[in-house]
Amino acid sequence: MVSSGRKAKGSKAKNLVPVHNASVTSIEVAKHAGVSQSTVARVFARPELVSVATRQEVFRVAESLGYLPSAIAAGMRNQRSGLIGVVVPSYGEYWQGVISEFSRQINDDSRQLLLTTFRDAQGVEGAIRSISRYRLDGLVLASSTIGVGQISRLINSSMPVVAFNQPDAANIAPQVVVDNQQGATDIAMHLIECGVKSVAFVGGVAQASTDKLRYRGAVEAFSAQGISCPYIQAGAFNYDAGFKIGAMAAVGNQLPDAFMVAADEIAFGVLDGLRKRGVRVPEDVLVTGFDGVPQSFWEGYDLTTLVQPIELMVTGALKLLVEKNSTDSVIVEGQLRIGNSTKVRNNHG
Amino acid sequence: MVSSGRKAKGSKAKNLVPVHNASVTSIEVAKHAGVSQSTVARVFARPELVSVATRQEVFRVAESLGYLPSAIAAGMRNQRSGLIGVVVPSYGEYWQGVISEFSRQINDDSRQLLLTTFRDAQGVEGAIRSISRYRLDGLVLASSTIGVGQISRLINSSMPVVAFNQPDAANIAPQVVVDNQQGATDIAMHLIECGVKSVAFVGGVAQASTDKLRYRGAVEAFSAQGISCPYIQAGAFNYDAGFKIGAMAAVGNQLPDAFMVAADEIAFGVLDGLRKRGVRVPEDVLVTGFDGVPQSFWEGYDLTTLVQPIELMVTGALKLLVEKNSTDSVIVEGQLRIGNSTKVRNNHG
DNA sequence: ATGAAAGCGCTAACAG
DNA sequence: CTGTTAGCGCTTTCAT
Repeated sequence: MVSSGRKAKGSKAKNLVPVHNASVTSIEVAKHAGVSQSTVARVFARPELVSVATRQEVFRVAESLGYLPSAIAAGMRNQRSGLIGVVVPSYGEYWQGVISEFSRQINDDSRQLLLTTFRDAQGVEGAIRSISRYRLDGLVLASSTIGVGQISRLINSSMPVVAFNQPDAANIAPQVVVDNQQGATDIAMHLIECGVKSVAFVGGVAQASTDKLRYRGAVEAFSAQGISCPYIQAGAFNYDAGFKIGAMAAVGNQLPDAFMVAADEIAFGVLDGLRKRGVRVPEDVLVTGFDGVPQSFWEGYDLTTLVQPIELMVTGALKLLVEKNSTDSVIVEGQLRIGNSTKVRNNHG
Repeated sequence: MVSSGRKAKGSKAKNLVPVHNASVTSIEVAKHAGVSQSTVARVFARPELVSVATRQEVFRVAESLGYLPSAIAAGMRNQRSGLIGVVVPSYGEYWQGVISEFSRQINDDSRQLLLTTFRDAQGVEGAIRSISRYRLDGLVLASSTIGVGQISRLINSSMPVVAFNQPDAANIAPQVVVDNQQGATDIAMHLIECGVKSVAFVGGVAQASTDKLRYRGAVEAFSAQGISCPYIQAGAFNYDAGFKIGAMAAVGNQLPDAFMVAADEIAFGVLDGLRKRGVRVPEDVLVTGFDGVPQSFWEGYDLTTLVQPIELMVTGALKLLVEKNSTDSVIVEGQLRIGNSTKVRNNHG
């Protein structure tokens, strides 16, 4: 399992200059460049305040020595680290997109992402303690399963906090959410247009705030049409939980016209579970999701779903972190995406 | 799009104590506890050196003030930040698992994950510069598309670096990889046992080091059996690229017995592309993947693939970061997982 | 077992 | 435009 070793270094001497040698400080650069330490510091922090000649010389020396200013020392001095903490669940297709979007936008703003993922809500409080010691410029708490109590103690701290996709946080902290209820209504309206007469709503965990809102949006739209819409709990926001439902579920011993599922990943499981026992989608039953993860667009699923505008939501979250005074919520609209998992039913019954 | 505001605080006064107030320093705690600043510092850094009574009192005061020691100041003093940098591609099913495993193991060791994701290799060098300023305890470079040149300048820096899944780095930096060639051979042997007489290898990008090794493993196994195995380049390591291949590909105007695909995510596309035009898997053609991402196990794909032992690989990478002296590579074996995308062929031809 | 003091590398007045 | 200086909050000798 272990083998081979390192051999030759880079072939050209030029390449041997290290990208960064952390043991080189501004003092050393100053000596070599024949200027003061503060001039070196200024060259990197506020180059416009230094004459072009000096600036170039300092850059040259710094480059040759592998000097880069220490973000740790700067963070100490500035009382801000340049780090944004993001706390998200370990798994779930949805979160990968969120993480990479946060990463991109944070880096674009020349800051860095301190990421913590968690499997269950238990560890979240400790995780927050640990990362808050880094004097974060801001903290993003994601997931509808983080307790509101944990947030309320945080907002009193000196660090800006924003809740991401956690409707429960509405009156406690600044937050960014997709309009879950409206999105569910949009999907329900689409199903109504497809001509469904009975629907089963498949949720992940009934206590989750997103589940509640999505179910509420569904119920309100359907009940106005006299369509019943019982809630079935999958038990988790993942594929396996959905698969069990799809493979077994029959409401009152017969299939509903549609399964409206609270999250795409669960919906993939429902779809596969249904297909496993020979039920065709959309011929025999319609299926919808929520989130708009990449797989929704894959031919194998091609799911009707509500696409969350993640880029916009991340932008909003980072903006709320800066506008400390703002206590407003940002509620963005999702976009209905109609795939091949729904179609107008020929009501042959 | 913007609505509502924050209202009541927590209902119990007890909850109003902030988790952490960054403006409280050890000096303030010391005053309130009637001890010196260094005693407060010791209580948190080396509690065993302080009497139980003092320790408890300091903890009590600290808690009531919302004090937590600053990791930034400690990092400055200690010349180490407690941060591990991880640089990975933005997208790809495989990487989500890698990220969350790094997160878990790094946190378990009470350190923190500084994550940077990148879309194309161009930005990687700048990203590395940015994060190395945080005096990282170590840096993990992942992906077979990071240039070797970038790594070679890094290993000369003071910071421990390890390459993750980048076979090209073999003689340049400590690295952790799955045994790509052996894994490909394992898959090829399985296909041979299935009775295939012709195979098309679908790669992502021909220049990628993982592609090369996986193709080599395939070719060696197949050629020993007199089975040809042309290389088809999908052009990217993603679903869409695979879909195009699956939807169009016919080698010499007819299907091969099997598509051996270089990565699961591409394979999902190939599968869906084939199905789209009515080709059945595994009845008409066999398909295999590589990586063992979660979706491989989903019923809709149920892919024969080589599962990478990510937990083990991450453990190995973090260990290499500590053992600075070690220049060895860690090469782990993947595990063949046989799904429903392959079966023994009845050679009716 | 505790306190005093030095200093990690930077930034930002302030002075020249 | 550049140099001098005083900390940021912690850890760690070195005394006591």
